[in-house]
Amino acid sequence: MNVLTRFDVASYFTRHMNTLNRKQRERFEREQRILDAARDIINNEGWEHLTMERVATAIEYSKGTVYNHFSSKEDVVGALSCRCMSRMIEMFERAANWQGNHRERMAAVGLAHALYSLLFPQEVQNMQTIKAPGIRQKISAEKQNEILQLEQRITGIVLDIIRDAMRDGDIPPNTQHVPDGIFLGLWSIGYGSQLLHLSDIPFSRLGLSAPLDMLWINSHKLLDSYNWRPLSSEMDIYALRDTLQITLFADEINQINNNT
Amino acid sequence: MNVLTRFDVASYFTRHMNTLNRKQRERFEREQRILDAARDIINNEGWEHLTMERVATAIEYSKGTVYNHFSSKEDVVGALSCRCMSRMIEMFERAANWQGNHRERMAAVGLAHALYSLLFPQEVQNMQTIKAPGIRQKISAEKQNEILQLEQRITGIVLDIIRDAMRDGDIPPNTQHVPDGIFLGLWSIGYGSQLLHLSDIPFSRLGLSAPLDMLWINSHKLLDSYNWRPLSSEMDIYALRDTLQITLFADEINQINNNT
DNA sequence: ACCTGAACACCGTTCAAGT
DNA sequence: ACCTGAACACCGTTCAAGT
Repeated sequence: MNVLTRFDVASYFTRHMNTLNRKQRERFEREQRILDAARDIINNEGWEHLTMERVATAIEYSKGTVYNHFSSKEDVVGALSCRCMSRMIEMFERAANWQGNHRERMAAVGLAHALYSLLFPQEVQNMQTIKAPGIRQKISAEKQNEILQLEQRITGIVLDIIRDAMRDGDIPPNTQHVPDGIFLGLWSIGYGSQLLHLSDIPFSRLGLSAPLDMLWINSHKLLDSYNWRPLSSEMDIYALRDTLQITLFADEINQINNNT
Repeated sequence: MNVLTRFDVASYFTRHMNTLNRKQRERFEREQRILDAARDIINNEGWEHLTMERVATAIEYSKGTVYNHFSSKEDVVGALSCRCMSRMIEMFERAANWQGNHRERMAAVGLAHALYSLLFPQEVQNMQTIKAPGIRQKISAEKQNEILQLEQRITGIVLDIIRDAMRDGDIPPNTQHVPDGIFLGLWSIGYGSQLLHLSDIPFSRLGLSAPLDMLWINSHKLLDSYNWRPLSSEMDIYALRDTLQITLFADEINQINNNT
């Protein structure tokens, strides 16, 4: 958990800290402490035990000071989501830069997505929470904008890979519903699998596999349906997964194993 | 909306009302009025404006009486979900009884799922809400059990169709990951599409199709990947959808059109 | 300029008193 | 046996007062 914390803040650090003066830096650091406190309360005791009073106590300031940083409780959760989405983008970019064919790059992004939900299960819940109507509008306009931009960067990474594959002929020309169909197919199957994974539906008791186990094979079946070369019959998708896990996501795998 | 209300309660009515005495019937009817009031508040003003006080006022009783029926606010939402899941099961059964080949029956269930989320968008949100940890445990044990049983009936309908297809050779024998893979693939893609549809992500502004538009084609592509005959190249999936909409779901289509 | 915490508003839940 | 609503607990949010 400590390893995770350092990692998490690190991406923000390099992006923001160097360009700020002392005042701004102190403010930024306290903001991170607020978010760390909120995250710990949510992770250890659940979302329903998160109160502004407890956050204030944890950072040894008063409630008023927390409100000096965030406009509402929802704003805190929104900021938490932004921080985690930054980490997700970092993982996606690492995947997209994989030196293999475009289908492998796409698979790497899918793997990043699955690993992300294993690393931050609570965060996926939070993202879902802030999407609920009536919650979202309590997030400051500034932060809503930041969320939107992060979402756009994420979709951009995926769409770029699909367009690369079209350009290089890995997907047959004149294929219908591209890039839309592939993009939404992969997104919905990944997103749905994550949420099913987090639900308390007793899959094994129903004689079913775990949703995340089937995600890998079903994503590849979908890509096969669009004739994205090489087809899964022309490659070893499990060997690919092993390679990607070792080469790109060794740190994440370690952390997932440590958490359980 | 009135049509919807009558329909909604009708399935409960036929199942429960006939076997109850006057006292129980009055109690059941008031419970329905509570749920109607809660549903209207959520639909018209959003989940965050739902308070026990307002529900009590709407049915012209006091808060104490509402608590006589439901153990908590979450319990009310849980009951609302049960009522809507009953309607979903009714739609699924209608679809599963379609007099066509198994792949068409499966497609009909998928269509039922998509129509359900268009009919009850708020309800899909509620289902998501009560899955959040800390909410679920506030629902009475009795109702949690009912939710579990309804979920099992839903999975049962779908798994039965897949098993029928295996038995009759529509899916090649010795296909890997059946029924698991097909089941989880369809569920995650349907579930994920629904939630993306309900999110406020501006798909059209990102140059993308609507998630529910791509759901139909991507579901069929997934079934193609499992070689479930007839393949979509051997049939007209859009003609099938039109037929199903007219034959099985004319009422639902009407209501969806009236709502918008 | 920044921080504090009392005060306010709101709402879920309970239960003694009423019918 | 059932219903009521005052009372309590809790928590998000504000802001006058303090440093």
